[in-house]
Amino acid sequence: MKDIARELGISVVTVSKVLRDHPDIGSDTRQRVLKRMKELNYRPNLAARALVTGRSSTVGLVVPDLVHTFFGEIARGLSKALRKKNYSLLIASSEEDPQLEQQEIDQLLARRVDALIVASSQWTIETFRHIEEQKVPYILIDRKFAGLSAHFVGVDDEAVGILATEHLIEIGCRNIAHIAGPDVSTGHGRLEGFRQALRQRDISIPPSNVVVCKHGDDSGENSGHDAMMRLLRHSPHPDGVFCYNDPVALGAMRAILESSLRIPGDIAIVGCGNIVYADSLRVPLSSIDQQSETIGERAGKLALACVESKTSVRPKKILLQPKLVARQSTQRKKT
Amino acid sequence: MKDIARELGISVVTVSKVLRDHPDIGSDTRQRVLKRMKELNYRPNLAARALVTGRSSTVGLVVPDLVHTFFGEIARGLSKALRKKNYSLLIASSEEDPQLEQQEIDQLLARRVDALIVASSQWTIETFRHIEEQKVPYILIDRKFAGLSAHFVGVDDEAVGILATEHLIEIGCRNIAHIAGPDVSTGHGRLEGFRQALRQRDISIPPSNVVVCKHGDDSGENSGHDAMMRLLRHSPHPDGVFCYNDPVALGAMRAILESSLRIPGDIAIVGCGNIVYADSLRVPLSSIDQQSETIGERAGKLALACVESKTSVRPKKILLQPKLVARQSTQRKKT
DNA sequence: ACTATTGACTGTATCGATAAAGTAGTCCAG
DNA sequence: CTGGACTACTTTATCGATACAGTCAATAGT
Repeated sequence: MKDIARELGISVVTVSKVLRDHPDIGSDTRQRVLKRMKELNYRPNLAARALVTGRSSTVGLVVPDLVHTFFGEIARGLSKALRKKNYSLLIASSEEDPQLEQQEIDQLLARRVDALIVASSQWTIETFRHIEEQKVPYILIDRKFAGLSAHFVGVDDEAVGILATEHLIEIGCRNIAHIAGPDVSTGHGRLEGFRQALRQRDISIPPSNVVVCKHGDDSGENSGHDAMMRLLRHSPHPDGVFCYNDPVALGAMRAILESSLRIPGDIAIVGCGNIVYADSLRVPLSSIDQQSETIGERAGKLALACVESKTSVRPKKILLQPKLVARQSTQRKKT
Repeated sequence: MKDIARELGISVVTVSKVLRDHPDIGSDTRQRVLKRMKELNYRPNLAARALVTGRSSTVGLVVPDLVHTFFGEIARGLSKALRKKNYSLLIASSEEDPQLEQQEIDQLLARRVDALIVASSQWTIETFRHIEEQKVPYILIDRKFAGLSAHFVGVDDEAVGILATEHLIEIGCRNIAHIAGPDVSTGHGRLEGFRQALRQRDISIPPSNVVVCKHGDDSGENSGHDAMMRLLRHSPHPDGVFCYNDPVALGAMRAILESSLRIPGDIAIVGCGNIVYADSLRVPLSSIDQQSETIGERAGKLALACVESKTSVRPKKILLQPKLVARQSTQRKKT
């Protein structure tokens, strides 16, 4: 590779400049160099470049669960955005474990990623102070943190709650329940939206109609099942349930069917996330679409923007609007 | 960081050695260095290390589709295996496009990944020759190539076909059909297994009972639907169908239900992949489990083994045994 | 007592690029 | 014909580590 320089009787710097389309190169020389590069199938060593430029052309993504299609879609959108600029994607999974997440983030920082995109399962904001110290721009997705003025891309969770709840009201449910998610922003927002929608329509429900299920994404199905069983213990049972997310909704539906109740006849269900398979389920699941792929794409663009601009970008919150996708699990005549 | 050396009045080399647990360091010095590292929150620059050692502690993974949970599970297993050794995972998605795959692989090679793990959607083996030239060890997963003596980790596809088909036979199906996958090793193997199982039981079927659907993972659902419609045109329609994979099976089931036929009453269905949601489907889907997470884990271990050993490892084929998971879509009394 | 061996370090070159500053020619204006 | 502005290169220093080959003192062996 310095071979190229030697062979053509020019300096390595000249070769390097050709590589980067630097202006001050004669078109004659440029052609010769390019030709030889092709022949030798030469690729620049990005580690060396990263060392001297201080930038790795790499973005890190940390998610709690690689298997949940929600994050798969985000990764796809992100990867699409990065590909255009020849950035690569380092992915790490935290398995919903804050400790592990911390560790993975450190690892990514040591690799000098140019930006970090995190769907955090953290409880504190300490980790993020840590990132800030390293001056690496980072973007939160899906879950945000109060008191942290950071970039954020995600869906408007309150709107999610409102949308879902109003839908249940519209199809005639009056004894509405909510299986709430874990104690993070998405959980809070959706619960808040739920409450707000009920207030607005002057519908009141017993406090026991809100149950919390601990594990959101990971083993959502099981905890959704448990939570629904708790709801069913009360009589009369709810006639409509808004579930924190789709895996939870799956569990809830299983609990309902096992109890010989019908969906949506006895109980209507709305989930959130609009998983790919929603259409093919035992009862096709009405769900709130979070535009996951768009989240990834926007986050990617934002990350690149942060990297390009020398000056640190003012924290930006991108709130995407959720959309209701009604399917059979809420298909019911109005009462 | 050379600051550390200066402050403590020792050479950078010594510091570097502490970093890597090199033996010839006094325990006294080691303690002092470690202490100072903690205080400064120092992290070595991995780009620099990669440059001089020629190893990046990074493994590349190329998959056709990030959203398909099959690959999500592989990524999880892989990530688990790599984490132990502090390797990181660069993921690229080829979106089922051979051209794009080629490009992404080049990108990963330029980044000097220590090993490459590929679930290829390639038609030719040219790309792999290319990788070999760079002397980067690579491991094929899921899909293999005839005439390429490379490492491979995946399920025994013939066994998959046999397992699925015998199951259909056992529950009483006689007019069995197969919706075959694309023209890659997984498709061939499963078809071959299908044929073999039928031969062994002396069951013969009309050639029209094997239909091919082009897109496997990507838009499997739609092409599965199309394929099933083609099967239904013949009379009598098949009484059992083995589908290339689960997305295809979902499409097929939709086609069947739309035609007012029952599953498994009129037609039994077996898929392959055992997707996470198989249990919650309209008709819970019997499927062949491919042990995807194990695939990822084994591939990861193998990759690390290749990297560690200086001498190139003899190509290894790891064939995992598939397992049948019977659910409602094949629950039927024997005839 | 004198060479060997070991332990704990240090010095220097190098990995493969890029940044910044310098050096020739060339070309034209005044 | 002289000096500034270009163009097309080249030189040198550097990024942050690691590899390799010493150095030097202390202990050990015979």
